[in-house]
Amino acid sequence: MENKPLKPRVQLDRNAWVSAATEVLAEEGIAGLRVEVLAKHLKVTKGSFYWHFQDRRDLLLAVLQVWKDGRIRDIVKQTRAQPGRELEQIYHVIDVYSTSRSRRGAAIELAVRDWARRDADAAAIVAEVDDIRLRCARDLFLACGVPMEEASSRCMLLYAYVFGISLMIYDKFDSDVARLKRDIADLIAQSASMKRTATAAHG
Amino acid sequence: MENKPLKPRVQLDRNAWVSAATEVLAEEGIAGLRVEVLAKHLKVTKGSFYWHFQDRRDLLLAVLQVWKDGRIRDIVKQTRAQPGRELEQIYHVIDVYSTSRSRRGAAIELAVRDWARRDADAAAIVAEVDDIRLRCARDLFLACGVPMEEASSRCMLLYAYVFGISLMIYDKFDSDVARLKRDIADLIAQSASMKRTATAAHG
DNA sequence: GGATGACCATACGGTACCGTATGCATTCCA
DNA sequence: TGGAATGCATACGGTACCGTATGGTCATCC
Repeated sequence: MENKPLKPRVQLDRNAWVSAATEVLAEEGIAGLRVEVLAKHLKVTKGSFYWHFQDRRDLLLAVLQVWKDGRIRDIVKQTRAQPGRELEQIYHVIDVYSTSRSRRGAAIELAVRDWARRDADAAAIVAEVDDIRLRCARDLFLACGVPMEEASSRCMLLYAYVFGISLMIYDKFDSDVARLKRDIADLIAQSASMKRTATAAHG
Repeated sequence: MENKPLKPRVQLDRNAWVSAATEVLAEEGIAGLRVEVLAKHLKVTKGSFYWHFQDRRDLLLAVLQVWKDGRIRDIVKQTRAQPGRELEQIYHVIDVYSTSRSRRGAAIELAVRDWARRDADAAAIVAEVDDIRLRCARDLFLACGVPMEEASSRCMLLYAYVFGISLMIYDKFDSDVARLKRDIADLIAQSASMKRTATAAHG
């Protein structure tokens, strides 16, 4: 018998709990995120939970913090465009934040925002994330030559659209959803003040 | 002493419960809509509740039904335009469905849609309401001379925007929110295919 | 004016949670 | 190698619910 552990006895740390909590949050919402449910999910008892966390709120704040950091990292990454290809990047942002692209991400987004409606801490985090996202997206429009006020309007419309569309159920309305979404992306992204090139649209 | 009742002994009916339930739904979400909480809210015990309703789900379905009927009546009313003033009416729809206009209505809207993410019955109701709303709004665009596919895109963008904006927290982003919202309304409503008149915009 | 039914209070058993206390096993380290 | 410390299980008291059972209190109508 070597000292190599056959059964590694995987111990849980806060990160494991936060990950599992985020998963439950996406599926059940903040109200369904309960300590004992989570423990069962991780195949341990809540004795473990209260070793790693002071109480339920301690976990929730950790979930918020991790979510915030991830969203900020992501938006900075998604809006970093090569010079001259900013319009392409705008279409990219619309696409990646669209529901179909990341069902899980959208579910978490909605759960956090629903949570923020009744919790000041969550609201503060959402406000921070929104502000950063809006500024990043606005910079893309500004780089495309769109004037400041229009850039503000369009980036706000962009995010309201991607969040709003994930709230709607529109199966019966239009048969060609792909075309619909392309056209909407054009409405959001294309400005008269842009110097358009042949390859810029539908990047 | 006449037979005029001094203490009218206001009896509750299903409608009273549904109204109170809708109020709680707006404030606490579907998870906070509990029978005993509601009873305390109405200053009775749950003995009363189980007289009027089979169980909690019975109430929830009634809330859904009342919500649906109200939303359908409302959208039909809000999109009925005098001939030649359809563009005005589009701006009107954007305005009345905007959060600031009806904070309570938006709260219910979000609560129902959050509910619909995990409940098939709620999802079916939302799907119905969305379909009717989209068609009503599309008709307005069509009446403005906008071609079918663009009308579909714009009305979808319209609703995604009004729902999405109520999810965002953008206080810090722009100081002149009124201008921002006006400009966004223009982006949604104004099409190149419209024959614009001097008074049409910002009706 | 007594019976009936509508409406509600009270009391109960059961479940699903929260958070604490405490015990037990494993690992780390002097 | 024998404590500490770590990580988790078990057991407990307490709360907030759900739904049922049953009884009480009015108005109403013969």
